[in-house]
Amino acid sequence: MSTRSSATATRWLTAQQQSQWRAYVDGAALLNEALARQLERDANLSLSEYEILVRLSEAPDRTLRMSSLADELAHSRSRITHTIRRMEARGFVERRACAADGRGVNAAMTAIGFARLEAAAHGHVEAVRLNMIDVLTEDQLRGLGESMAAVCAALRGSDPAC
Amino acid sequence: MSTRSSATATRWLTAQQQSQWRAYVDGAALLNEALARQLERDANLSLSEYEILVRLSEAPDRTLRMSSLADELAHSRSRITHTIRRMEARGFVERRACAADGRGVNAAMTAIGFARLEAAAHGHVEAVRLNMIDVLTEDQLRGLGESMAAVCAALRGSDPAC
DNA sequence: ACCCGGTAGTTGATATTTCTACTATAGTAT
DNA sequence: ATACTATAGTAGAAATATCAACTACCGGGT
Repeated sequence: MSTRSSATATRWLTAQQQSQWRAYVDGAALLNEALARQLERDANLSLSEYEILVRLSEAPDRTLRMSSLADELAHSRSRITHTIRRMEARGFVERRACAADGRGVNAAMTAIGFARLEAAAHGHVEAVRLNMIDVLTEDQLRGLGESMAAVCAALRGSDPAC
Repeated sequence: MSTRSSATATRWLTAQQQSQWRAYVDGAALLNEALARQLERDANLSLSEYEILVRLSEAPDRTLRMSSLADELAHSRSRITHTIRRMEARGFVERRACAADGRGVNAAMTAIGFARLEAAAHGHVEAVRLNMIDVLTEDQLRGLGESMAAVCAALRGSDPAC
């Protein structure tokens, strides 16, 4: 609270920081756009549906709690509810009551969902390579990974209102 | 075309590349979420409205063509049309016919829009610092900027300047 | 046992984005 | 000048995301 409503003068970014930040913002937007378009076109999946399928495929029993999905993807719970409902209608996932917690709902990937993910993965990975992995040197990619991991840690560590 | 529909076996990412890519995806999602929430809460602006205001504020005469906005932000033209219409209704921008091109429409920032941007900027920059700039070393930030500039260039068709 | 604040998830209304089709102008070739 | 194709922008419908209640359950305290 004190941080965000502090009345101190704005510490503007230096010209260099601005251009670095801008490179990030622009690159992230372009990349997102490109990956979303590729998936939509080649696999008829939205990027968030794809990401849900990926997380489920990695989970034990290919099953995750709704709230885990929401947390992992930084989506609202409401959004996960709606998205999972649509994906269930398409046969990609099933909802199951959670044995351990009466409030909980598990989303479980179906065979159809897994097949759909497998069908989509090749093109997605190619797009990721084409637009990021192969564009960077090994060092650059390592640096990017470390930096973004630090950003993650900062954001996951202190949630008091961003 | 040949790239995306090639029938060759998928060149999967190595475990390291996967975790680097995942760090990027997660960090970008968290960051986006945090910045959007901060702006919405403290300035009643969506992140895309804010970005439109920033681009306009930097443009000569604080005016940009609709399509320039769309290209710069990697948004669809339709999206820009709708967003600008809403922003016009709030008094942040005005639409003007483009003298040079009879098809064109200019979006010009109003004094109200500029004031709103100024009011929002402090909190936004603080959030950017808190969650990225100050989290990284100078070297890390430089590397990130260079890498993302390369990603931009690749996506914009080898145009070096994003 | 009962209360109570907190968490999990859903729902429906509202807002935004995407998709598709459409109009109008520009630029080019004939 | 006429056609043709490409570009700029818009409009409305459909899809998706956000927001604000709301129900149900958990867990701890009394």
